[in-house]
Amino acid sequence: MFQLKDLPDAKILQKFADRYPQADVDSVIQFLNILRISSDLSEALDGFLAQYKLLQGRWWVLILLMHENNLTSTPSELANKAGVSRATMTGLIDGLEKENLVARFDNKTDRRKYSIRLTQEGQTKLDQVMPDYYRRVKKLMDSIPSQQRIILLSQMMLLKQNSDIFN
Amino acid sequence: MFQLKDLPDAKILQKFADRYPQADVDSVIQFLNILRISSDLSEALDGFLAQYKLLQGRWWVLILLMHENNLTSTPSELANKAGVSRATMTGLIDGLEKENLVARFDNKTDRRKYSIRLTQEGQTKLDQVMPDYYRRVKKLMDSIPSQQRIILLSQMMLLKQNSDIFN
DNA sequence: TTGACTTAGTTAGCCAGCTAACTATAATCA
DNA sequence: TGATTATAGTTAGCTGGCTAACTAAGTCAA
Repeated sequence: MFQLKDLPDAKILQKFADRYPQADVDSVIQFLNILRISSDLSEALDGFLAQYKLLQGRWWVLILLMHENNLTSTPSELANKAGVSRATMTGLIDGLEKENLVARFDNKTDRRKYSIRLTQEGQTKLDQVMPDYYRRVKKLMDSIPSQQRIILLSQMMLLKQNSDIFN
Repeated sequence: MFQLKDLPDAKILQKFADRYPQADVDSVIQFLNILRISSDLSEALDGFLAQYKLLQGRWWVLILLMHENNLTSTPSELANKAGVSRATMTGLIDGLEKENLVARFDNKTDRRKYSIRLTQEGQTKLDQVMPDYYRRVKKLMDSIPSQQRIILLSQMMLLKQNSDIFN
């Protein structure tokens, strides 16, 4: 929902502020813009991956598998590392398996588990997308001077540390 | 998928950099962290709204309706303002209608349309959540000094302006 | 006025997140 | 050993994004 085309402008926020005097218009605008711009960036990344017929969720799984020395992991492990539920990971793996980018193998030491391995096709896909991805991320981030990027990060970290304000 | 629990650390990124020499480790870490932290903030907002039995998507629709002078709009108009497809808006309105937070009315001048109106219950819900929401957003944003917040925003805007790098 | 086009809304089906409930298997402890 | 508990994976059903295809209704131009 943070594809909000038009964030509420100051005028409408003022109307809300009349009913809700707690409202600090500036902070709300800044907060919404941060979420909105990040959502835009994520959407741009989606579009980029789509050029390679990849989706963000599945792409991460491929990357996580490439992290492994033998290109192999298990659904739970991948779910943990990706920070998604095991149920979600089942779906992601199903999709990747259909496209032959990963393969399932029985795990002989623990029959509850499956091994998930990056296929040659999966590796080839990564070899196609990653150089282009890195090139573009660098170009994007270079639009902010290096020192300011560090400050930007530290300010975002500040927000993260205070995100328990919503609890 | 940007709930990534552990962003790839410098060591793993270095492994990737060996295979993909285009990789600029710093820029990738910064890029991923921005997306990740925003995702965390959005999740925190979700959790906050859940305390009021609201979901982000539906909550925005209520707010958009309250923007209207007569608390009334149409699905297409709401879809445009929220930046989602008409199909998605149908689903959001269905959910809100089930909870009696909005109501559908026939539109007499154009029989293709429906009027969607914020109910008294919907207004009451907003009156419960919004003061708390504004209070917390202010508290969150106040964790960054006012001047730096402006810089933060302008840097995010810079990224947004350059997001076509992914096209 | 009629035919073509446009617009409004819904439905179906895909992707990706979630929780809850389930089965199978492994581990632990009494 | 046997019962309990924990873990792995899947499934079902919810939310909320999307596109494509469809119906109904309005618009407009020949």
